[in-house]
Amino acid sequence: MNIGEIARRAGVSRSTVSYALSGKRAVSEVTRRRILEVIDDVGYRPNASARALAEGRTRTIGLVIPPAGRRLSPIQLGFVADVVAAAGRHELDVVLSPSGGEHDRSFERMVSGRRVDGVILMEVRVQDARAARLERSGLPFVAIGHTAGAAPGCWVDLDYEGLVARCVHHLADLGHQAIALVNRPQAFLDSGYGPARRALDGFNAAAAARSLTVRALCCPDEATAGEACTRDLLAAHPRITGIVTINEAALPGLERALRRSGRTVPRQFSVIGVVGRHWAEQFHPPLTAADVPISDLAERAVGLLAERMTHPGTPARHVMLTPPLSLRASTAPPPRPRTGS
Amino acid sequence: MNIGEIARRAGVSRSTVSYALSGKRAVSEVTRRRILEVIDDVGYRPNASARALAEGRTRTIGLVIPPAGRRLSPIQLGFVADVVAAAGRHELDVVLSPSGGEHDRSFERMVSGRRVDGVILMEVRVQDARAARLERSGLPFVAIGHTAGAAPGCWVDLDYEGLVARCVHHLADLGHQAIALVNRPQAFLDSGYGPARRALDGFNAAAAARSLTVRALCCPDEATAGEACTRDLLAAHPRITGIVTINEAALPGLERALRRSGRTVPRQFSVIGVVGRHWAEQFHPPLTAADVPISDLAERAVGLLAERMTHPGTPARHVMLTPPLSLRASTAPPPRPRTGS
DNA sequence: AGCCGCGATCGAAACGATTCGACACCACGG
DNA sequence: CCGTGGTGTCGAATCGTTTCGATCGCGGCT
Repeated sequence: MNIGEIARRAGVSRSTVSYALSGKRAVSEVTRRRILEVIDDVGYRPNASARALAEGRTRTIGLVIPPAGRRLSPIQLGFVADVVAAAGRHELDVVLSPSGGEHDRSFERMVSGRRVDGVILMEVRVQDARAARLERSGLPFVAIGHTAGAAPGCWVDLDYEGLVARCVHHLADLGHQAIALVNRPQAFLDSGYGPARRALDGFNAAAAARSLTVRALCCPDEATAGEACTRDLLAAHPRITGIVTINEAALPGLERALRRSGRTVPRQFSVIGVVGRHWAEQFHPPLTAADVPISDLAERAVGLLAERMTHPGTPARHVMLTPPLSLRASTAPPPRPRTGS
Repeated sequence: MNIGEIARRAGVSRSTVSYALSGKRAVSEVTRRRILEVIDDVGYRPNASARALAEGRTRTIGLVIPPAGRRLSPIQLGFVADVVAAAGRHELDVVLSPSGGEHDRSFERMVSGRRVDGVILMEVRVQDARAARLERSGLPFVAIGHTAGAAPGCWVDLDYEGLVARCVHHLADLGHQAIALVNRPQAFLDSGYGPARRALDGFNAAAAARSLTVRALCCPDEATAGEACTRDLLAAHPRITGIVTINEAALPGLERALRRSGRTVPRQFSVIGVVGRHWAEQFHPPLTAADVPISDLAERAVGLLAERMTHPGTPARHVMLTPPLSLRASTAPPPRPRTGS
C-alpha cells in the first residue's frame, strides 16, 4: 500500500495526496476529505525510508550509550527511557548505539550512513573521539555532561560543583566540623570525568570556605566497595560526623557500614548527597539529597537537539541544571557538639 | 558524497560500484581495488535511507520497552543494552519504542511506516494488543516472556516454574519444612504476567511434592514494601525458616526485615531466588540464586528474530532458558531441626 | 471581450541506492 | 572462420516519497 495506490483510489495524483497530508500546499476541502477517507480505510502510512530519502532527513535521533559490559547505573538507564519518551513528543524516533571498542561500527553506520538527524552523547569524557567525529560530520549533537575546559558544542549537565557545595554548607549549617566526600571511582576522576571532578572541586571549595576538616575519597560503583570504603574511613577518621556522596551505587554499603560501626543516622551521623531519587528513597532513613532530575535532563537534551536540527545555524547552547535539595531524614546536627576546641 | 560520485571518480558505472561493495556479482580485481581506494579516500558509506528503500529492508529492529513512567527494573534495563549489543553483532540497528498510552503513535510509526524489519517485545501480557497488531502487519517479532496459554509466535523466556521449583527442592533438601514465596506485585499476578504466575505454580507444585508448609505472597517492587511484607510474614508465621523470591527489588527490604527480626542469614534463616546477578551479589550475605541470564536472553531473542527476518516462512520457535543455581551463601539447614512432629 | 491572478491539481524530476537484462570482449573448440 | 560460453561492465528500471514548475478553470477587473 503506497501513495500511488491511495492516489488511484481517490482519483487524484500522487502529489495531491502528499500535499493533503503535509499541508504544504492548499488542497480543496472536498478532495482532502476524500483522500483522508481512503487513507483511513486502508490504514496507509508513508514509508519511512522513502520519505527519509526524499526529504533528506530521517526524523530519527541517535543515542550513544555506554557499553553494555560496564553496567549501566540505574540513573543512566532511566535516562534512556526518558530520552525516548521526550523524543516521542517531538515525533522523533531513537536509535541506540553502544559505544566503545567493538561497537564502533554501529556508531559509524549511524553517522556516515546518515541514519540519524542528530545525536545525544551520554557520558562524554575529555577529548571524546565520538564528539570529534560528530563535529567533523556536521551532524548536530548534544552531550550529556561536559568537561572542565571550554567545551565546544551543546551540552546539558548538572551543576555538581554547586550542588555538592550546597550539601557541604547544609552540613556546616547544622554544626558539622569534620566531613567526608565519597566520590565516584578513582579511574573516573583520573580520566577527567566531569561530575567526579566538579564534585571534588565543589566539596573542597565549600569546605575551605567553612573551615571544615575534610577527607575526600573515591569509591568503586559497588555496594560492597561502599561498605569497605566507609568502614575504613570511619576507622581512620573517627571524628567525622557527616558524609557527602554522589556515588549512588555505594549507598547500600555505606548504610551497612554505618550501622555496623554503631552509628545511627541521622542522630549520630549525617549523610547527604546528589543521587537519583530512587536511591535516596531506598536509603534508610530516606536520604536528604539533591535528586538528579533525570527526566528534566532528557527533556532538555532532546529539546536542545531538536532546536539545533531545525535551525542548524544557531550557536551552541548549554544548559546547567541545579535541582533543589530535598530534605528527607538523613541529616541532623552532630552529636554533643564540642564547645570550643 | 554518493555512489554516483564514487563511480565518476573511479571511472566506472554506479552499478559496478554497488557490485564491488556487495559482492553479488563478480568484479575484476583491478576495478574493485580502484573503487575501494576511492571509497577509502573520500570516506563514503551508502546512504541508509536510499539503501533501505531499494532493498525493501531497513536493517533495523524495533525494541518495545515498558513505559518510562513505570520504573524499569534494572534487569529490564540491562536487557536493553544487551539487545543493542547483540543486534550490533548481526549488523542491525535498534530503535526504541516506548509502549503504553500516549506512546502508541511511536509504535504505529514504527510498524506501519515500515521503519523496522522486526520487533522485540518486552513484557508481554495476555491478550497483548501490540502482539496482535504485529501479527496483523506481518512483521516478524519475538516476545520476551510468554503467557500461560498456547502462545502463538516466537518467544524467549525463563523457566520460572522449573527454577522456583528447584529453589523449593533446594530448601527442602536442606531440611526446611515451612517456607514462603515472595512474588511480584499482586496486580502483575492478576493481569496474567507470566513470570509471576508460573513462579507461583512452580512453588505450589514443588512444595506439595515435598509436603512443605507454605505461604505465598505478593509484594510491590520496592525495598520498603519488601521490608513490610517480610515483617508481616515473619510475625504471622514464625515457624517459616526460608524464603524463595523472584522479586529482586524487594531484596534490600527483605534483608532489613530479617535483620530487624533478629534472624541471621543463613544460620537461622535461608533466602533463595531467581534474580539478576547484580542483586544476588548485593544481598548480604550473597544470595544463592538462579541468576537471570539477561544477556543470554537478549542474544537468543535477537538471534531468533534475525532468523525469522531472513527466513520468513519458518514456523514459530520458542526458547526456554533454565540457568543453573549459583550456590552462594544465603542458604543452610534450618536451625535446631525439630525431630519428629 | 480579453486579461490577469489565484486556487487546485497534475506531471515529472529529484533523492541514492539495488538489481535485472543486455552487451562487449575474450578464449576456446569445432 | 564462426558459433559458444563465461566474465566483467553498463544502462535503465525500480523502490515510495517530496517538491518544483506548469497547467487548467474560474471569477473579477478594466
